[in-house]
Amino acid sequence: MLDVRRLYLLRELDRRGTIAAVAEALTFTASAVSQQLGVLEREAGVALLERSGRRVVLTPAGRSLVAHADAVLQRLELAVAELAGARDGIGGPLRIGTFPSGGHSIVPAALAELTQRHPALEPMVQEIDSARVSDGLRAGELDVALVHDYDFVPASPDTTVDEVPLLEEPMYLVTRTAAKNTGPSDTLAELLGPYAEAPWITARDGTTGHAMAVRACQAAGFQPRIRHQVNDFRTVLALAATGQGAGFVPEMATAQGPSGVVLTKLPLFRRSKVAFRAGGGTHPAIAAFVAAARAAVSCMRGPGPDEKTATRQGGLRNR
Amino acid sequence: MLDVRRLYLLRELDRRGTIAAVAEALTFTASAVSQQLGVLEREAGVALLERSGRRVVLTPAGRSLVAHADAVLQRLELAVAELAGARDGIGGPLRIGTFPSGGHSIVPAALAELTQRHPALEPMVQEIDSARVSDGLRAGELDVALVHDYDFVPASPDTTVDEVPLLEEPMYLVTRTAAKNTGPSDTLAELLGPYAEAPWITARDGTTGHAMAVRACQAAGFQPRIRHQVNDFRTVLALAATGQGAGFVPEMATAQGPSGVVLTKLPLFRRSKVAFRAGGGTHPAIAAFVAAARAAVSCMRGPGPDEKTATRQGGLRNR
DNA sequence: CATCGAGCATAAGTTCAGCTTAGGCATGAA
DNA sequence: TTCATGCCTAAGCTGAACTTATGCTCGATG
Repeated sequence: MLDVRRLYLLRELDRRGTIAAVAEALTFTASAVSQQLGVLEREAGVALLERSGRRVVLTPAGRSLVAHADAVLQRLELAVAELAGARDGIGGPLRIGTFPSGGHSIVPAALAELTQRHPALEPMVQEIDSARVSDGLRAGELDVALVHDYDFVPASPDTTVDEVPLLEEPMYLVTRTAAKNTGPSDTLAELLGPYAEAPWITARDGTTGHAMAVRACQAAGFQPRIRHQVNDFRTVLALAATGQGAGFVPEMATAQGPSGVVLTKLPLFRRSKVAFRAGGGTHPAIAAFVAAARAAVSCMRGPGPDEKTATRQGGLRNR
Repeated sequence: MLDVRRLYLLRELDRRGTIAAVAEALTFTASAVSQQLGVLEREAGVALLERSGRRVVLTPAGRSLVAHADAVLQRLELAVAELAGARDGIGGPLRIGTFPSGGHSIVPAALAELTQRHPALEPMVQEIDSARVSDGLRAGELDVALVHDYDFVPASPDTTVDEVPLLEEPMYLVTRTAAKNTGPSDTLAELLGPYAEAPWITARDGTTGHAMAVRACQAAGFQPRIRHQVNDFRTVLALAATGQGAGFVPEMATAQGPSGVVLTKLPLFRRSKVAFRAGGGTHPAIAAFVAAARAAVSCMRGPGPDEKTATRQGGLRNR
């Protein structure tokens, strides 16, 4: 019988690229990972990886074995979720990952709801970039995470992670001065065009927010000159207010904005989602977190829980 | 992550009933099995088994975990099959189980074909009662097996074993004297009724052949008085020829019959199948065995491989 | 080109999970 | 009652899987 622990290592190798990275992620030595993969390969009777320069890459047989590993591990996750459901009550630690702007908006409200309803639950929040969430979930460092993606930056399909949508909100252009008056039906190119030569404020390099900014500007027909790289939207607003450049913020961040900035709604959306290991959606603690996050989003959209009111007031599209 | 080895033990416990039986089947001590199941239960956080007298029975949570174990192990079997397919050539040991009458008819022909086509394959044949095949496959003592079931004795559905049909053949009533002349459309009750008071020759108690005989007679309206219990159909024919009673044989056995017996075709069928671990159907050695068994069956039906001829000559229904 | 760091593999030593042995208790049959 | 069966726990032992140490190759860099 194939050892699932070794299949797990092979899957991590496929995702992370090098044995050293797998070892670091799982707090092993590279030697241990190499040895275990060697045993797996011997058991398999087929070459699963081959050296390529100073790295290793998976053979076709190795990649197809990873697909089986995905299926097996997903089913195990389902079993774990069912066992957790069979236990009476929801409790124990719940490791929650969040992108920064989720951290001070959705998460606190969700946690208040969550801990009140399930006092035995011990939520542990950890800020993490969306791009690293998948790794964190697979490695067990996280159980659930708030993630987002943007138009122009599609989330890469990942069979090891399931997601449920939470919120879709428009992005806003932040500037100090208004461009010439525009109607509500303007295109992205028309809205961003006036700032083609302006300095830009984007999220830090390597993040999805950064990629979104660059590609939105490219779609508008220019390459942005990026001057500032900050992830915190309040800082983006503050920098824009002092004339340091133009930037993007999601609608969620517009409420806290300083005076002196002009906000222009863009035909460009950010989708927030809750992610968890594939198969884990039925885990009671995760289901409870999803419910609490949904409730938190509903509250944020307006004073009342009424969906129509909220939609009118906030303009957020609930999904 | 749940340990699949422990899930495997839980599944065996579900199938075999006692920890001692699991230990014996897997050549462990009962202590080892008990300890591992204890660890699994602790990890699960839910009671998986509870003592009932001096045995243990699975709780609902335990049984649902077994369902997950089935799914996981099936997927692992699929992975193994795919790896075997990725290796070049078919070789190595292949443990074949067979019911006795398959052993001297289908199996030799199939093996001749198989070893000629795949010289590196080392087939190992083992006679085994169909009722124990499932255990043997799961424990890895067998890779593939010839099994059969009868009308009135439906094979219990088993998610851990896949089967492909091989042959469906009518059963014959064996007697020394013919009953009053009957037409070809007679019912089972009319055909068996004349022998309600006769002594019967059946397969040994506890086998599917025995159950088939009893239930067929019951369906015909009487309880058979069983005098002889032998599994070998040639012996059944020989006993019937000496007037020791009436019995059942499959069509396959009628060719070798001694003179002095009357064979009456019954509206009662035996289905021969090839069984293997769920998910293992794509394993090249198993696929090759299935193909060889099919070929052997085709040959047996007549001198030519032509299906129509064979059907006319032998009356076997190919499926 | 020489040098250096990154990445993987192997050898050897170490540790702990998981096995066996031993023994005890409860159950149910003789 | 006595005995066999089945399960559990304690204690000791062994090997699988880890770490440490080392070497080798590749590719970047001055």
